[in-house]
Amino acid sequence: MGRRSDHSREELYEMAMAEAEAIVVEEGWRKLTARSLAGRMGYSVGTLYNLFENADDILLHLNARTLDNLGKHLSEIDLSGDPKADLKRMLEVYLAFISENRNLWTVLFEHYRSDEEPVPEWYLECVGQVLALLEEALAPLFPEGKDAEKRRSARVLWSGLHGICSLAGSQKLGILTEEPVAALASDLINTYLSGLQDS
Amino acid sequence: MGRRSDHSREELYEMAMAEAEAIVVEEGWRKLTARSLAGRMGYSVGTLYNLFENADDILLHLNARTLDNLGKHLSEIDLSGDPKADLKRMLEVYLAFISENRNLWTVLFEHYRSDEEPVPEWYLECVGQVLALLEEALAPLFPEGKDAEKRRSARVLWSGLHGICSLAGSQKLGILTEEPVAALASDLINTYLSGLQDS
DNA sequence: CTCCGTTAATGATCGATGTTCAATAACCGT
DNA sequence: ACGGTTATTGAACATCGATCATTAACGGAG
Repeated sequence: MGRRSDHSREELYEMAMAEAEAIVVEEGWRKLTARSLAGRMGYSVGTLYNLFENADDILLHLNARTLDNLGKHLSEIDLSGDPKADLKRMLEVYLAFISENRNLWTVLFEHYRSDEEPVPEWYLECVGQVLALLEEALAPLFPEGKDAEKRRSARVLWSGLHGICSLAGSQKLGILTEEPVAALASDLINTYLSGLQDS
Repeated sequence: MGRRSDHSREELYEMAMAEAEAIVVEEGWRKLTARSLAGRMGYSVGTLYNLFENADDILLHLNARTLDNLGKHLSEIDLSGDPKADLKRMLEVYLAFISENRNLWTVLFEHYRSDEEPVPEWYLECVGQVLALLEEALAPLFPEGKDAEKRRSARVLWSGLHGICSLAGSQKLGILTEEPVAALASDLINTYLSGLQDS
């Protein structure tokens, strides 16, 4: 079979992302293979390799989509100006999001690309958008001009939450239920922010 | 070929771990396959599956070995009783260890088993040993009877460091050089411990 | 020593994966 | 109507984890 042009390149991309998301949600990300995805799209594997560099690339795009989605949820929060309260609210949204999208979020934790080539710029911007929201909530704690410190704190908190959810989610901390995750995350925010207010 | 008994079961296990470690150090953990490992051991793949449940199991044992190794390094530190100073010293050892064993540590970050069956008990004890060292350093900050809070703080710090090193190491934080990793980790410890001293 | 049940070791084999690329056929400007 | 361009295909290749009937060394019993 030759050229079909049933869908534009953009439509194909959207189909691929939608079906990839569906596969991950329904069956977990290990079931997301070139053949399974192409099959659900009604196209062949070759077409996939026309859209994406390789299998890693597909997961990277999917992760960017998930991050974007989280960003939308987080940006709907209107900040009160009290960093502790605002960050706790963001934590709630964050935990709710990764709970409602467990399989999609698992990809973010468990997918590492081969470190030969660097993470592309557009992906880092997706992370940056979420970090920017954190910085905004932290802003009242930092005087004008202390942007570097603010950036750093946002990254520490983001990485910390990531670590907690990653280790706890993979049962590598000796934790059984889900409640302790919230407790650990809440403690991180509480204590870290208390520490910020001192110095 | 039939039974050889050139090596006891324990010798085979030790050979497997040593060669697995060598492969990971020299070529990265994606090159650690059943065939490559069996080849270097001078045995066949079948023998490997006699020693380990599956490929995941091999990586799990290797990770336990790496954790044990880190534990040895950390336990050589004699604590001063000043939590902040002690934890900073532990951070130095920790960062030096994962820097000198980058490829082995990468397995800890990037290897997730299929979550069908739980992480075995003996592995959680390996993590527990490291966490115990953290708790010991934190002890002066907690009055007698506040063991639960101490446990929680140790886990928050461990997870936090894990998250920072994981995200930074995989270039997912928009960080270029290596220095910022130490800066972020140091900031986490500093600020979190300051927060502990308040409340 | 001989015999034979037990057990370690093998490697061909299976199914599934990512990836490639020559062949094909629809598209579109001339 | 033609032909160059381009999208699409899917068979083919290499490699992976995993299995299991086969083989042969071991070691206790007689």
